[in-house]
Amino acid sequence: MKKYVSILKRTKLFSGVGDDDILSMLNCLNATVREYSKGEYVFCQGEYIRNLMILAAGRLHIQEEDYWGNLNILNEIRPGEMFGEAYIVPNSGPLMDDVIAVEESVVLFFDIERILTVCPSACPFHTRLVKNIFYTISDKNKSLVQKLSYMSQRTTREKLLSYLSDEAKRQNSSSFSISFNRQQLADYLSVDRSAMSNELCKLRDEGMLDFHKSEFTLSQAK
Amino acid sequence: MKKYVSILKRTKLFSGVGDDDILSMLNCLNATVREYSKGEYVFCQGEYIRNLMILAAGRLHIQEEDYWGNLNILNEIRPGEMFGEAYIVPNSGPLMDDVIAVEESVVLFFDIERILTVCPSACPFHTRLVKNIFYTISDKNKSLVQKLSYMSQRTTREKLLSYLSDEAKRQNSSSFSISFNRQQLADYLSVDRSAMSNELCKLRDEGMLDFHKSEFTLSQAK
DNA sequence: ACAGGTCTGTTGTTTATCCAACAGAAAGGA
DNA sequence: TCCTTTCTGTTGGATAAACAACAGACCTGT
Repeated sequence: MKKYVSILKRTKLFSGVGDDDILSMLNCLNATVREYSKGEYVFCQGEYIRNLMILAAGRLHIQEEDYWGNLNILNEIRPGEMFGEAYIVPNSGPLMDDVIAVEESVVLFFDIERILTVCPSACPFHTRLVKNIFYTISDKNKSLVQKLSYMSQRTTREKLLSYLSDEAKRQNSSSFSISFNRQQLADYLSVDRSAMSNELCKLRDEGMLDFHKSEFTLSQAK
Repeated sequence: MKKYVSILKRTKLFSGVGDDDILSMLNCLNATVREYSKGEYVFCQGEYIRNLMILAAGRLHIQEEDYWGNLNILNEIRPGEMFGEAYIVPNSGPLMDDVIAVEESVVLFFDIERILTVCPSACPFHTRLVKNIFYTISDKNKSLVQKLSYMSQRTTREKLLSYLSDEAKRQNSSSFSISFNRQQLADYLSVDRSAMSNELCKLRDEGMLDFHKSEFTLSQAK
Protein backbone atom coordinates (compact mmCIF):
# COMPACT_ATOMS: atom_id res chain seq x y z
CA MET A 1 0.00 0.00 0.00
CA LYS A 2 2.98 2.20 0.67
CA LYS A 3 3.86 2.52 -2.98
CA TYR A 4 0.61 4.32 -3.74
CA VAL A 5 1.28 7.13 -1.31
CA SER A 6 3.31 9.08 -3.85
CA ILE A 7 0.40 8.82 -6.26
CA LEU A 8 -2.21 9.69 -3.68
CA LYS A 9 -0.43 12.77 -2.37
CA ARG A 10 -0.94 14.36 -5.76
CA THR A 11 -4.68 13.66 -5.89
CA LYS A 12 -7.29 16.21 -4.96
CA LEU A 13 -8.58 13.86 -2.31
CA PHE A 14 -5.39 13.85 -0.28
CA SER A 15 -4.12 17.30 -1.13
CA GLY A 16 -2.60 18.91 1.94
CA VAL A 17 -2.09 15.63 3.76
CA GLY A 18 1.41 14.45 4.62
CA ASP A 19 2.86 11.09 3.54
CA ASP A 20 2.69 9.47 6.96
CA ASP A 21 -0.82 10.71 7.50
CA ILE A 22 -1.93 9.30 4.16
CA LEU A 23 -0.59 5.93 5.15
CA SER A 24 -2.44 5.94 8.46
CA MET A 25 -5.58 7.17 6.75
CA LEU A 26 -5.46 4.30 4.28
CA ASN A 27 -5.74 2.00 7.26
CA CYS A 28 -8.40 4.15 8.85
CA LEU A 29 -10.45 4.05 5.66
CA ASN A 30 -9.98 0.33 5.15
CA ALA A 31 -8.40 0.86 1.75
CA THR A 32 -7.84 -2.05 -0.61
CA VAL A 33 -6.20 -2.14 -4.01
CA ARG A 34 -6.68 -4.14 -7.19
CA GLU A 35 -5.10 -4.14 -10.61
CA TYR A 36 -6.98 -4.53 -13.88
CA SER A 37 -5.68 -5.44 -17.28
CA LYS A 38 -6.69 -3.67 -20.46
CA GLY A 39 -10.29 -4.41 -21.39
CA GLU A 40 -11.19 -5.82 -17.99
CA TYR A 41 -14.38 -4.72 -16.26
CA VAL A 42 -14.04 -2.95 -12.92
CA PHE A 43 -17.80 -2.94 -12.41
CA CYS A 44 -20.71 -4.18 -14.45
CA GLN A 45 -24.15 -2.70 -14.78
CA GLY A 46 -26.41 -4.08 -12.04
CA GLU A 47 -23.77 -4.36 -9.33
CA TYR A 48 -24.16 -2.67 -5.97
CA ILE A 49 -21.37 -0.37 -4.89
CA ARG A 50 -20.47 0.42 -1.30
CA ASN A 51 -17.09 1.99 -1.94
CA LEU A 52 -15.50 5.12 -3.15
CA MET A 53 -12.73 4.49 -5.67
CA ILE A 54 -9.63 6.32 -6.81
CA LEU A 55 -7.84 5.45 -10.01
CA ALA A 56 -4.17 5.25 -9.08
CA ALA A 57 -2.93 4.48 -12.58
CA GLY A 58 -4.24 3.73 -16.04
CA ARG A 59 -7.49 4.88 -17.60
CA LEU A 60 -11.12 3.92 -17.16
CA HIS A 61 -14.25 4.53 -19.14
CA ILE A 62 -17.70 4.84 -17.63
CA GLN A 63 -19.89 3.56 -20.40
CA GLU A 64 -23.22 2.00 -21.22
CA GLU A 65 -24.24 -0.31 -23.98
CA ASP A 66 -27.86 -0.59 -25.10
CA TYR A 67 -29.84 -3.50 -26.53
CA TRP A 68 -28.61 -2.81 -30.02
CA GLY A 69 -24.97 -2.62 -29.05
CA ASN A 70 -24.60 1.14 -29.31
CA LEU A 71 -21.84 2.23 -27.00
CA ASN A 72 -21.89 5.47 -25.07
CA ILE A 73 -18.87 6.66 -23.16
CA LEU A 74 -20.32 8.71 -20.33
CA ASN A 75 -17.06 9.71 -18.77
CA GLU A 76 -13.36 9.06 -18.78
CA ILE A 77 -11.49 8.58 -15.50
CA ARG A 78 -7.86 9.67 -15.41
CA PRO A 79 -5.21 8.85 -12.79
CA GLY A 80 -5.87 10.54 -9.46
CA GLU A 81 -9.57 10.91 -10.17
CA MET A 82 -12.31 9.57 -7.97
CA PHE A 83 -15.33 7.62 -9.14
CA GLY A 84 -18.36 5.82 -7.76
CA GLU A 85 -19.42 8.85 -5.74
CA ALA A 86 -22.90 8.77 -7.30
CA TYR A 87 -23.64 5.50 -5.55
CA ILE A 88 -22.57 6.22 -2.00
CA VAL A 89 -26.10 7.22 -1.05
CA PRO A 90 -27.85 4.41 0.88
CA ASN A 91 -30.42 2.62 -1.26
CA SER A 92 -29.22 4.34 -4.41
CA GLY A 93 -29.87 1.16 -6.36
CA PRO A 94 -27.67 -0.85 -8.68
CA LEU A 95 -25.03 0.57 -11.00
CA MET A 96 -26.53 1.82 -14.24
CA ASP A 97 -23.40 1.51 -16.36
CA ASP A 98 -20.18 -0.35 -16.90
CA VAL A 99 -16.75 0.69 -15.70
CA ILE A 100 -14.01 -0.70 -17.90
CA ALA A 101 -10.25 -0.39 -17.90
CA VAL A 102 -9.08 0.85 -21.29
CA GLU A 103 -5.48 0.54 -20.16
CA GLU A 104 -3.70 -1.48 -17.52
CA SER A 105 -5.07 0.16 -14.38
CA VAL A 106 -4.76 0.26 -10.61
CA VAL A 107 -7.82 1.03 -8.50
CA LEU A 108 -7.99 1.89 -4.80
CA PHE A 109 -11.18 1.09 -2.88
CA PHE A 110 -12.27 3.01 0.22
CA ASP A 111 -14.98 2.08 2.66
CA ILE A 112 -17.47 4.90 2.28
CA GLU A 113 -19.02 4.41 5.72
CA ARG A 114 -15.71 4.98 7.42
CA ILE A 115 -15.25 8.27 5.66
CA LEU A 116 -18.56 9.70 6.77
CA THR A 117 -19.32 8.09 10.11
CA VAL A 118 -16.05 7.90 12.01
CA CYS A 119 -15.80 10.84 14.37
CA PRO A 120 -13.60 13.43 12.65
CA SER A 121 -11.87 14.33 15.88
CA ALA A 122 -10.39 10.85 16.12
CA CYS A 123 -8.23 11.42 13.07
CA PRO A 124 -6.69 14.87 12.67
CA PHE A 125 -6.87 14.83 8.89
CA HIS A 126 -10.36 13.47 8.65
CA THR A 127 -11.92 16.91 8.45
CA ARG A 128 -9.49 17.77 5.72
CA LEU A 129 -10.41 14.61 3.85
CA VAL A 130 -14.13 15.30 4.08
CA LYS A 131 -13.53 18.76 2.71
CA ASN A 132 -11.42 17.34 -0.09
CA ILE A 133 -13.97 14.75 -1.06
CA PHE A 134 -16.52 17.47 -1.01
CA TYR A 135 -14.53 19.56 -3.41
CA THR A 136 -13.83 16.58 -5.59
CA ILE A 137 -17.46 15.59 -5.96
CA SER A 138 -18.35 19.18 -6.55
CA ASP A 139 -15.69 19.34 -9.21
CA LYS A 140 -16.92 16.22 -10.91
CA ASN A 141 -20.35 17.71 -10.84
CA LYS A 142 -18.99 20.64 -12.73
CA SER A 143 -17.32 18.46 -15.31
CA LEU A 144 -20.56 16.58 -15.84
CA VAL A 145 -22.30 19.85 -16.49
CA GLN A 146 -19.50 20.69 -18.87
CA LYS A 147 -20.05 17.50 -20.77
CA LEU A 148 -23.76 18.23 -20.83
CA SER A 149 -22.96 21.49 -22.54
CA TYR A 150 -21.01 19.69 -25.27
CA MET A 151 -23.82 17.24 -25.73
CA SER A 152 -26.46 19.91 -25.86
CA GLN A 153 -24.87 21.37 -28.96
CA ARG A 154 -26.99 20.47 -31.93
CA THR A 155 -24.44 19.72 -34.63
CA THR A 156 -21.36 17.53 -34.71
CA ARG A 157 -19.31 20.58 -35.61
CA GLU A 158 -20.51 22.53 -32.58
CA LYS A 159 -19.95 19.56 -30.31
CA LEU A 160 -16.40 19.20 -31.58
CA LEU A 161 -15.63 22.89 -31.22
CA SER A 162 -17.01 23.16 -27.70
CA TYR A 163 -15.17 20.02 -26.62
CA LEU A 164 -11.88 20.99 -28.21
CA SER A 165 -11.94 24.57 -26.99
CA ASP A 166 -12.70 23.37 -23.48
CA GLU A 167 -9.86 20.89 -23.70
CA ALA A 168 -7.51 23.63 -24.86
CA LYS A 169 -8.61 25.70 -21.88
CA ARG A 170 -8.14 22.77 -19.54
CA GLN A 171 -4.64 22.00 -20.82
CA ASN A 172 -3.90 25.70 -20.96
CA SER A 173 -2.59 25.66 -24.51
CA SER A 174 -3.95 25.91 -28.01
CA SER A 175 -1.89 22.82 -28.81
CA PHE A 176 -2.83 19.75 -26.88
CA SER A 177 -3.36 16.04 -27.20
CA ILE A 178 -6.42 14.05 -26.30
CA SER A 179 -6.51 10.50 -25.02
CA PHE A 180 -9.47 9.45 -27.15
CA ASN A 181 -9.06 7.87 -30.53
CA ARG A 182 -11.60 8.84 -33.18
CA GLN A 183 -14.11 6.14 -32.34
CA GLN A 184 -13.91 6.91 -28.63
CA LEU A 185 -14.28 10.63 -29.21
CA ALA A 186 -17.33 9.94 -31.34
CA ASP A 187 -18.80 7.74 -28.60
CA TYR A 188 -18.00 10.40 -26.03
CA LEU A 189 -19.76 13.10 -28.02
CA SER A 190 -22.51 10.72 -29.13
CA VAL A 191 -22.03 11.24 -32.83
CA ASP A 192 -21.16 9.10 -35.82
CA ARG A 193 -17.46 8.47 -36.22
CA SER A 194 -17.27 8.96 -39.98
CA ALA A 195 -19.38 12.09 -39.88
CA MET A 196 -17.17 13.44 -37.11
CA SER A 197 -14.03 12.55 -38.99
CA ASN A 198 -15.43 14.34 -41.98
CA GLU A 199 -16.27 17.40 -39.93
CA LEU A 200 -12.79 17.47 -38.41
CA CYS A 201 -11.26 17.56 -41.86
CA LYS A 202 -13.62 20.33 -42.95
CA LEU A 203 -12.61 22.35 -39.91
CA ARG A 204 -8.98 21.76 -40.82
CA ASP A 205 -9.56 22.78 -44.44
CA GLU A 206 -11.27 25.94 -43.23
CA GLY A 207 -8.23 26.74 -41.10
CA MET A 208 -10.04 26.55 -37.78
CA LEU A 209 -7.67 23.93 -36.43
CA ASP A 210 -5.00 21.43 -37.28
CA PHE A 211 -4.30 17.92 -36.10
CA HIS A 212 -2.04 14.94 -36.48
CA LYS A 213 -3.34 11.78 -34.91
CA SER A 214 -4.52 12.89 -31.48
CA GLU A 215 -2.53 16.11 -31.40
CA PHE A 216 -4.71 19.13 -31.95
CA THR A 217 -3.93 22.79 -32.49
CA LEU A 218 -6.67 25.38 -32.50
CA SER A 219 -6.18 28.46 -34.65
CA GLN A 220 -6.42 31.88 -33.10
CA ALA A 221 -7.94 33.39 -36.22
CA LYS A 222 -11.61 32.73 -36.64
CA MET B 1 -36.80 32.32 9.03
CA LYS B 2 -38.98 30.18 11.25
CA LYS B 3 -41.59 29.67 8.56
CA TYR B 4 -39.12 27.79 6.37
CA VAL B 5 -38.41 25.13 8.96
CA SER B 6 -41.42 23.05 7.91
CA ILE B 7 -40.13 23.12 4.34
CA LEU B 8 -36.54 22.41 5.28
CA LYS B 9 -37.35 19.43 7.49
CA ARG B 10 -38.60 17.64 4.42
CA THR B 11 -35.46 18.29 2.37
CA LYS B 12 -32.69 15.77 1.97
CA LEU B 13 -30.30 18.27 3.46
CA PHE B 14 -31.99 18.43 6.83
CA SER B 15 -33.45 14.95 6.94
CA GLY B 16 -33.18 13.54 10.43
CA VAL B 17 -32.76 16.92 12.10
CA GLY B 18 -35.36 18.19 14.56
CA ASP B 19 -37.23 21.51 14.17
CA ASP B 20 -35.39 23.31 16.95
CA ASP B 21 -32.06 22.08 15.69
CA ILE B 22 -32.82 23.27 12.17
CA LEU B 23 -33.54 26.71 13.50
CA SER B 24 -30.29 26.87 15.41
CA MET B 25 -28.42 25.50 12.41
CA LEU B 26 -29.83 28.21 10.19
CA ASN B 27 -28.12 30.69 12.47
CA CYS B 28 -24.99 28.61 12.61
CA LEU B 29 -24.85 28.50 8.82
CA ASN B 30 -25.59 32.19 8.41
CA ALA B 31 -28.67 31.48 6.31
CA THR B 32 -30.43 34.24 4.40
CA VAL B 33 -33.55 34.14 2.31
CA ARG B 34 -34.80 35.92 -0.80
CA GLU B 35 -37.89 35.73 -2.96
CA TYR B 36 -37.91 35.90 -6.74
CA SER B 37 -40.76 36.63 -9.07
CA LYS B 38 -41.43 34.65 -12.22
CA GLY B 39 -38.81 35.31 -14.89
CA GLU B 40 -36.36 36.91 -12.48
CA TYR B 41 -32.71 35.88 -12.54
CA VAL B 42 -31.28 34.32 -9.39
CA PHE B 43 -27.78 34.30 -10.84
CA CYS B 44 -26.32 35.37 -14.15
CA GLN B 45 -23.47 33.85 -16.08
CA GLY B 46 -20.17 35.38 -14.94
CA GLU B 47 -21.09 35.86 -11.27
CA TYR B 48 -19.02 34.36 -8.49
CA ILE B 49 -20.85 32.16 -6.02
CA ARG B 50 -19.79 31.59 -2.42
CA ASN B 51 -23.01 30.04 -1.17
CA LEU B 52 -24.92 26.86 -1.24
CA MET B 53 -28.60 27.35 -2.05
CA ILE B 54 -31.80 25.48 -1.36
CA LEU B 55 -34.97 26.17 -3.27
CA ALA B 56 -37.70 26.46 -0.61
CA ALA B 57 -40.56 27.03 -3.06
CA GLY B 58 -41.16 27.56 -6.76
CA ARG B 59 -39.13 26.27 -9.66
CA LEU B 60 -35.78 27.23 -11.18
CA HIS B 61 -34.05 26.45 -14.43
CA ILE B 62 -30.31 26.22 -14.83
CA GLN B 63 -29.83 27.31 -18.40
CA GLU B 64 -27.40 28.75 -20.86
CA GLU B 65 -27.91 30.88 -23.89
CA ASP B 66 -25.32 31.04 -26.67
CA TYR B 67 -24.33 33.83 -29.04
CA TRP B 68 -27.12 33.00 -31.42
CA GLY B 69 -29.81 32.90 -28.76
CA ASN B 70 -30.20 29.13 -28.58
CA LEU B 71 -31.44 28.21 -25.15
CA ASN B 72 -30.35 25.08 -23.33
CA ILE B 73 -32.01 24.05 -20.10
CA LEU B 74 -29.30 22.16 -18.27
CA ASN B 75 -31.32 21.29 -15.22
CA GLU B 76 -34.55 21.97 -13.40
CA ILE B 77 -34.52 22.67 -9.67
CA ARG B 78 -37.59 21.63 -7.70
CA PRO B 79 -38.57 22.63 -4.15
CA GLY B 80 -36.31 21.14 -1.51
CA GLU B 81 -33.46 20.70 -3.97
CA MET B 82 -30.02 22.14 -3.54
CA PHE B 83 -28.04 24.00 -6.18
CA GLY B 84 -24.77 25.85 -6.63
CA GLU B 85 -22.77 22.93 -5.26
CA ALA B 86 -20.55 22.88 -8.34
CA TYR B 87 -19.08 26.23 -7.39
CA ILE B 88 -18.18 25.70 -3.75
CA VAL B 89 -14.64 24.74 -4.66
CA PRO B 90 -12.23 27.61 -4.06
CA ASN B 91 -11.13 29.27 -7.29
CA SER B 92 -13.73 27.39 -9.29
CA GLY B 93 -14.22 30.42 -11.48
CA PRO B 94 -17.33 32.33 -12.48
CA LEU B 95 -20.74 30.80 -13.06
CA MET B 96 -21.04 29.34 -16.53
CA ASP B 97 -24.82 29.54 -16.81
CA ASP B 98 -27.92 31.42 -15.75
CA VAL B 99 -30.26 30.48 -12.94
CA ILE B 100 -33.75 31.77 -13.54
CA ALA B 101 -37.02 31.49 -11.61
CA VAL B 102 -39.68 30.06 -13.89
CA GLU B 103 -42.24 30.45 -11.12
CA GLU B 104 -42.50 32.66 -8.05
CA SER B 105 -39.69 31.20 -5.95
CA VAL B 106 -38.07 31.33 -2.53
CA VAL B 107 -34.35 30.67 -2.21
CA LEU B 108 -32.31 30.05 0.95
CA PHE B 109 -28.61 30.93 0.94
CA PHE B 110 -26.05 29.21 3.17
CA ASP B 111 -22.52 30.23 3.85
CA ILE B 112 -20.48 27.38 2.42
CA GLU B 113 -17.41 28.07 4.55
CA ARG B 114 -19.41 27.64 7.72
CA ILE B 115 -20.62 24.26 6.63
CA LEU B 116 -17.17 22.86 5.99
CA THR B 117 -14.87 24.65 8.41
CA VAL B 118 -16.78 24.94 11.67
CA CYS B 119 -15.70 22.16 13.99
CA PRO B 120 -18.37 19.47 13.79
CA SER B 121 -18.22 18.82 17.50
CA ALA B 122 -19.43 22.33 18.24
CA CYS B 123 -22.82 21.61 16.72
CA PRO B 124 -24.27 18.16 17.35
CA PHE B 125 -26.04 17.98 14.01
CA HIS B 126 -23.21 19.29 11.95
CA THR B 127 -21.90 15.83 11.18
CA ARG B 128 -25.36 14.85 10.12
CA LEU B 129 -25.58 17.88 7.87
CA VAL B 130 -22.25 17.15 6.22
CA LYS B 131 -23.40 13.62 5.54
CA ASN B 132 -26.66 14.90 4.11
CA ILE B 133 -25.00 17.40 1.84
CA PHE B 134 -22.73 14.65 0.75
CA TYR B 135 -25.63 12.45 -0.19
CA THR B 136 -27.38 15.30 -1.89
CA ILE B 137 -24.45 16.21 -4.11
CA SER B 138 -23.93 12.59 -4.84
CA ASP B 139 -27.57 12.30 -5.81
CA LYS B 140 -27.40 15.30 -8.06
CA ASN B 141 -24.37 13.75 -9.64
CA LYS B 142 -26.45 10.73 -10.42
CA SER B 143 -29.22 12.77 -11.95
CA LEU B 144 -26.70 14.57 -14.15
CA VAL B 145 -25.46 11.23 -15.39
CA GLN B 146 -29.06 10.29 -16.00
CA LYS B 147 -29.58 13.36 -18.10
CA LEU B 148 -26.39 12.56 -19.95
CA SER B 149 -27.87 9.22 -20.86
CA TYR B 150 -30.96 10.89 -22.35
CA MET B 151 -28.79 13.26 -24.28
CA SER B 152 -26.52 10.57 -25.57
CA GLN B 153 -29.42 8.95 -27.38
CA ARG B 154 -29.05 9.65 -31.08
CA THR B 155 -32.62 10.29 -32.19
CA THR B 156 -35.37 12.51 -30.85
CA ARG B 157 -37.55 9.45 -30.43
CA GLU B 158 -34.98 7.66 -28.29
CA LYS B 159 -34.38 10.76 -26.20
CA LEU B 160 -38.09 11.08 -25.55
CA LEU B 161 -38.52 7.43 -24.66
CA SER B 162 -35.57 7.33 -22.30
CA TYR B 163 -36.67 10.54 -20.59
CA LEU B 164 -40.30 9.52 -20.28
CA SER B 165 -39.58 6.01 -19.08
CA ASP B 166 -37.20 7.38 -16.47
CA GLU B 167 -39.81 9.88 -15.38
CA ALA B 168 -42.39 7.09 -15.07
CA LYS B 169 -39.91 5.19 -12.94
CA ARG B 170 -39.22 8.24 -10.81
CA GLN B 171 -42.89 8.96 -10.20
CA ASN B 172 -43.53 5.27 -9.79
CA SER B 173 -46.44 5.13 -12.20
CA SER B 174 -46.98 4.68 -15.90
CA SER B 175 -49.23 7.74 -15.72
CA PHE B 176 -47.52 10.92 -14.67
CA SER B 177 -47.29 14.59 -15.40
CA ILE B 178 -44.20 16.60 -16.24
CA SER B 179 -43.53 20.21 -15.35
CA PHE B 180 -42.06 21.10 -18.72
CA ASN B 181 -44.10 22.48 -21.54
CA ARG B 182 -43.20 21.37 -25.04
CA GLN B 183 -40.66 24.08 -25.70
CA GLN B 184 -38.99 23.52 -22.35
CA LEU B 185 -38.88 19.77 -22.85
CA ALA B 186 -37.30 20.32 -26.26
CA ASP B 187 -34.70 22.64 -24.73
CA TYR B 188 -34.08 20.13 -21.98
CA LEU B 189 -33.50 17.31 -24.44
CA SER B 190 -31.70 19.60 -26.90
CA VAL B 191 -33.95 18.90 -29.85
CA ASP B 192 -36.21 20.91 -32.07
CA ARG B 193 -39.64 21.55 -30.61
CA SER B 194 -41.63 20.91 -33.76
CA ALA B 195 -39.73 17.76 -34.57
CA MET B 196 -40.25 16.56 -31.02
CA SER B 197 -43.93 17.38 -31.12
CA ASN B 198 -44.15 15.44 -34.34
CA GLU B 199 -42.35 12.48 -32.82
CA LEU B 200 -44.62 12.49 -29.77
CA CYS B 201 -47.66 12.25 -31.99
CA LYS B 202 -46.11 9.43 -33.98
CA LEU B 203 -45.46 7.55 -30.74
CA ARG B 204 -49.08 8.14 -29.74
CA ASP B 205 -50.35 6.93 -33.11
CA GLU B 206 -48.24 3.82 -32.76
CA GLY B 207 -49.80 3.14 -29.37
CA MET B 208 -46.57 3.49 -27.39
CA LEU B 209 -48.00 6.19 -25.16
CA ASP B 210 -50.80 8.69 -24.68
CA PHE B 211 -50.85 12.27 -23.48
CA HIS B 212 -53.05 15.22 -22.83
CA LYS B 213 -51.21 18.47 -22.25
CA SER B 214 -48.45 17.51 -19.84
CA GLU B 215 -50.09 14.31 -18.60
CA PHE B 216 -48.39 11.24 -20.04
CA THR B 217 -49.30 7.57 -19.94
CA LEU B 218 -46.89 4.96 -21.18
CA SER B 219 -48.34 1.79 -22.65
CA GLN B 220 -47.30 -1.54 -21.27
CA ALA B 221 -47.56 -3.28 -24.64
CA LYS B 222 -44.63 -2.69 -26.90
C1' DA C 1 10.18 -7.79 -43.63
C1' DC C 2 5.82 -9.52 -43.57
C1' DA C 3 0.98 -10.43 -42.39
C1' DG C 4 -2.99 -9.26 -39.75
C1' DG C 5 -5.42 -6.19 -37.44
C1' DT C 6 -6.84 -1.60 -36.19
C1' DC C 7 -7.45 3.21 -37.09
C1' DT C 8 -8.57 6.97 -40.04
C1' DG C 9 -10.25 9.46 -43.94
C1' DT C 10 -13.39 9.47 -47.89
C1' DT C 11 -17.57 8.89 -50.56
C1' DG C 12 -22.54 8.28 -51.85
C1' DT C 13 -27.13 7.10 -50.31
C1' DT C 14 -30.64 7.04 -47.01
C1' DT C 15 -32.80 9.03 -43.37
C1' DA C 16 -33.78 12.27 -39.73
C1' DT C 17 -33.36 16.68 -37.92
C1' DC C 18 -33.69 21.55 -38.24
C1' DC C 19 -36.05 25.60 -39.58
C1' DA C 20 -39.75 28.65 -40.90
C1' DA C 21 -44.26 29.37 -41.31
C1' DC C 22 -48.95 28.75 -40.19
C1' DA C 23 -53.48 27.47 -37.97
C1' DG C 24 -56.18 25.83 -34.33
C1' DA C 25 -56.44 25.23 -29.21
C1' DA C 26 -55.77 26.76 -24.79
C1' DA C 27 -54.91 30.12 -21.33
C1' DG C 28 -54.96 34.63 -19.24
C1' DG C 29 -56.34 39.43 -18.67
C1' DA C 30 -59.28 43.40 -19.26
C1' DT D 1 -67.32 37.98 -22.94
C1' DC D 2 -63.85 39.24 -26.13
C1' DC D 3 -59.23 40.01 -27.26
C1' DT D 4 -54.47 38.89 -26.95
C1' DT D 5 -50.87 35.91 -26.10
C1' DT D 6 -48.98 31.59 -25.58
C1' DC D 7 -48.84 26.85 -26.63
C1' DT D 8 -49.22 22.94 -29.63
C1' DG D 9 -49.57 20.30 -33.78
C1' DT D 10 -48.70 20.15 -38.75
C1' DT D 11 -46.44 20.68 -43.12
C1' DG D 12 -42.63 21.15 -46.76
C1' DG D 13 -38.07 22.34 -48.11
C1' DA D 14 -33.14 22.89 -46.79
C1' DT D 15 -29.64 20.80 -44.35
C1' DA D 16 -27.01 17.64 -41.71
C1' DA D 17 -26.25 13.27 -39.62
C1' DA D 18 -26.34 8.31 -39.85
C1' DC D 19 -25.00 4.35 -42.19
C1' DA D 20 -22.42 1.22 -45.09
C1' DA D 21 -18.61 0.32 -47.59
C1' DC D 22 -13.92 0.82 -48.87
C1' DA D 23 -8.87 2.07 -49.27
C1' DG D 24 -4.79 3.63 -47.45
C1' DA D 25 -2.02 4.56 -43.21
C1' DC D 26 -0.49 2.96 -39.14
C1' DC D 27 0.60 -0.50 -35.54
C1' DT D 28 1.89 -4.83 -33.60
C1' DG D 29 3.75 -9.19 -33.18
C1' DT D 30 6.08 -12.83 -35.41
